[in-house]
Amino acid sequence: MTVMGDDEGVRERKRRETRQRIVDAGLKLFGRHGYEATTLDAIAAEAGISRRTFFHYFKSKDEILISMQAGLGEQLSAALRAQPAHRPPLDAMRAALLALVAPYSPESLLAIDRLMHSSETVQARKQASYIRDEAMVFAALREHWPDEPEPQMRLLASFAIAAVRLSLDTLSREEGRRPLGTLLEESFEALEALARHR
Amino acid sequence: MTVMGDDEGVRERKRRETRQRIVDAGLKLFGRHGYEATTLDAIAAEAGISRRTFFHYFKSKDEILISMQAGLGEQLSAALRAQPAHRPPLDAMRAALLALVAPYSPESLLAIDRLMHSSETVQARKQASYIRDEAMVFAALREHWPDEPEPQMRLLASFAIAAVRLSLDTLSREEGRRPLGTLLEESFEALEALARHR
DNA sequence: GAAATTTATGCACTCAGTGCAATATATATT
DNA sequence: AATATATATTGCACTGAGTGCATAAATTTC
Repeated sequence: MTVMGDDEGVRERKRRETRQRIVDAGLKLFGRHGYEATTLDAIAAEAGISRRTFFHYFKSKDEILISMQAGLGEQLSAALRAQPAHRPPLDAMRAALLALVAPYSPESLLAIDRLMHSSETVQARKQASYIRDEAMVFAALREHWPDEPEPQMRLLASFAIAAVRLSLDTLSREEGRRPLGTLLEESFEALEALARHR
Repeated sequence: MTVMGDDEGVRERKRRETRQRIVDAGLKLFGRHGYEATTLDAIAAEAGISRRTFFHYFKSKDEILISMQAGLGEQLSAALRAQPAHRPPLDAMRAALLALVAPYSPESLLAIDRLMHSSETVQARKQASYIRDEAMVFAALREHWPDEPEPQMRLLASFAIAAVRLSLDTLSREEGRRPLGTLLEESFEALEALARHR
């Protein structure tokens, strides 16, 4: 007998839970022994699944970490679409980024950042995923501001992702002294100054 | 008896030649069967060395391709240092990039670009190497223009690499219709327009 | 409750990459 | 020219990531 319409079947719930157990196991072991030294066997054991099953949830070991920062593209695109279309895209981007970033705590961002730096392949994959984010943001820009010239929108998308990347870098370099929002603002000011200063 | 001071010993010459044979073998086989389907055994055989020896020349399979685009950071840094220090950095960057890019033919750039797209790992490594280039360019900027604010120089380095990346993308998308120099100019104009337009 | 789908697992396999020890080749020394 | 030393090449055995396939277990559908 089904008691309440939770609209999520047992299958979906279990799948979500297992996925989470894998992520937890991965983060725990990566944190303890480092990324490279942690084998998939160990992660599978810790998560209570077989090694083979791991690959039904993630295509590769690094995906565990990449999944942590996945969603930047989608989220930023969504935040952009929430902006009024009559605003200049650069201003809209600034607002969207600030809104997006507000909920994150520096500590959690720093912790993830540290793990990302522990392996070359992870580092590489992270950059690649930024490129995907960039493409997604570009698509959103084109859709929302179809009259703006394409090269400018490509550059804006690229700048937005670079701003996030540089701000996270600086956050990490400064060990969280200044909040991410401030660092993002700094990037926008740098952009204006750079273009004006000639 | 040594006949002429070629200043390159047999050892160095052989090493250079072997490295080149590996690259040639790799490109040939990647082009024929694709990146993933080409094993290191096949490359080693084609280059006339043992599989183990391959790893004395490259850390990994993807390095063969990455080595193709390596040097962007160094070259751009050098081109920057050749610019007069009283010029505004953005103008200097534009000149440096245009000078740097002039000698390359669209065909060779397109061919390499196609190979880079054939594998996810290669793609990822390529992006990672862009990040290293960016860091190198930033260092050169700071050295040459120590009085400019740091965030602006970080952003400029990031913009320069993004401009190269976007221009190569467009070159590939347009199948070489417009030369790389033109596309780079377009990026610089987009930057100005983007920052002004508010 | 039976049939159809989806998920979990074991097994055998390929291939990238590493450590180590032995051999071959190039350079330096006398 | 012979020898010592440094560097390059190779084979071998190993670890670990990732895939294909076939089978068993669980979930959903009817």
